[in-house]
Amino acid sequence: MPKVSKRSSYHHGNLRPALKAAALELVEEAGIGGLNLREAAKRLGVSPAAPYRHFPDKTALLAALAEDGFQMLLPQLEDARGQAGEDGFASFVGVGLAFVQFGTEHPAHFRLMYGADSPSRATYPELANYDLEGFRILCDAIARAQTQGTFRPGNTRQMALVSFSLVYGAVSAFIDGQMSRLGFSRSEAEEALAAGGAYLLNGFRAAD
Amino acid sequence: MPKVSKRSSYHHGNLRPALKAAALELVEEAGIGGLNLREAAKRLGVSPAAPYRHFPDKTALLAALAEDGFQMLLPQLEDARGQAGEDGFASFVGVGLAFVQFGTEHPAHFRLMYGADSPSRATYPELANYDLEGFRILCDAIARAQTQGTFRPGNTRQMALVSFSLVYGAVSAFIDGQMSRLGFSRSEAEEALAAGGAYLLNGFRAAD
DNA sequence: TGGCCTATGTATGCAGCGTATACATAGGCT
DNA sequence: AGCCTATGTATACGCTGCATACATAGGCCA
Repeated sequence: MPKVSKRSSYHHGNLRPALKAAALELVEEAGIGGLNLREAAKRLGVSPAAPYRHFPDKTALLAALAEDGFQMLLPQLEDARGQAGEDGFASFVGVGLAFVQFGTEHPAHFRLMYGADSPSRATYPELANYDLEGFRILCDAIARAQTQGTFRPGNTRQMALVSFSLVYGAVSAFIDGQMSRLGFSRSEAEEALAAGGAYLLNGFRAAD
Repeated sequence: MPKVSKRSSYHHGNLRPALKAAALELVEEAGIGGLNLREAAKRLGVSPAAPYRHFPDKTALLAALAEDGFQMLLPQLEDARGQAGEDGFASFVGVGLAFVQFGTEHPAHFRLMYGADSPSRATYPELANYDLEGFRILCDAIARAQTQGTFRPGNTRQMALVSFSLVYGAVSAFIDGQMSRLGFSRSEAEEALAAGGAYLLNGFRAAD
């Protein structure tokens, strides 16, 4: 088995990760639909059929990228929660902000993880666990804020789903281009979300 | 110019709307990426090149569908606002609910109107007006609620953008399949959004 | 040390797709 | 009646995903 070599000839030596990187670039340039394996292979100087030695099909490559994305995101969410210490409200806000930050910084990964064209969970069951894990982190933060009396009582999962919708919508609007279609620059949109979001979140606070 | 005829032979007689309908079906079945003109033509019994007499390319067909979507949605938003009478808060809620209802009932149109693969506004400038028009309806409802003292004062556009993110995220989560990936059935998700959304919106209320 | 095994590449080809071009038809107008 | 134009068809090209058969080279064992 060849180690990481600089393409002596014939064998690339590091094709699988190189393919993922090239594919990610293509997705960033042209969207999920814009990815094509032949172009990725060409950029790496290998034949059009070479990718099929490492991925059974195109979707498998996308699924691998989605998994990479989750493995980047979930620790960031955990970190955000951890840095807030015991404070449930701060954890909640931190997790939400970390989610939005990840989405805007890694739009290609985000779409592959959550978008309509994300690989089917029926075909790639490992992705399903990541979905649930992220939501669990969010639920935990809300539950803690409720226990601490910062958040009003109420069905935690319901509150988490609404919170998720908010941050998911924000990221989607950014990367779908809807923010700019509405006339918001990146920084204007961030400012608006911070200001308006701060108002909205008061609706979750305990009454007293 | 032939009127609406039942395909005597050769000429279809009604191909343009028939193509839109067939294309919409395909998008509903397989997503925007799953649409292909040859299949649409085959279903209508015409040759693969026939669609090009009515649309310069595939994207033009998608843009026409997106425009149809806006022409369905915007009156519904206006209606929702109108049915709430002068009450700004009720208008706001009504507009939001109408938006979510439209998105879940017409996912294919919704994606074509708002998704990442929506036709470029640079190529189809008429779509840009629809974007802004919908947002204006939302802003108006918020502004009225502020004038009436139901909503707190604050930057209306910012509050509208956060509101938009919430409903956009809810619709996107539905039609991207994220709701079901998180273990929510359609009705459970609707219930959660109604309950959690009602909490959240209190954050927009005036303080007194 | 030499030869085989397997991982990883290449060559080639097929089918499906968007789409361009040239040709066919039919219905309305002069 | 006959021409014009809108709207269809026939055909072909290039690009794409992917399957199959072949090539190469590095590691392992005799």
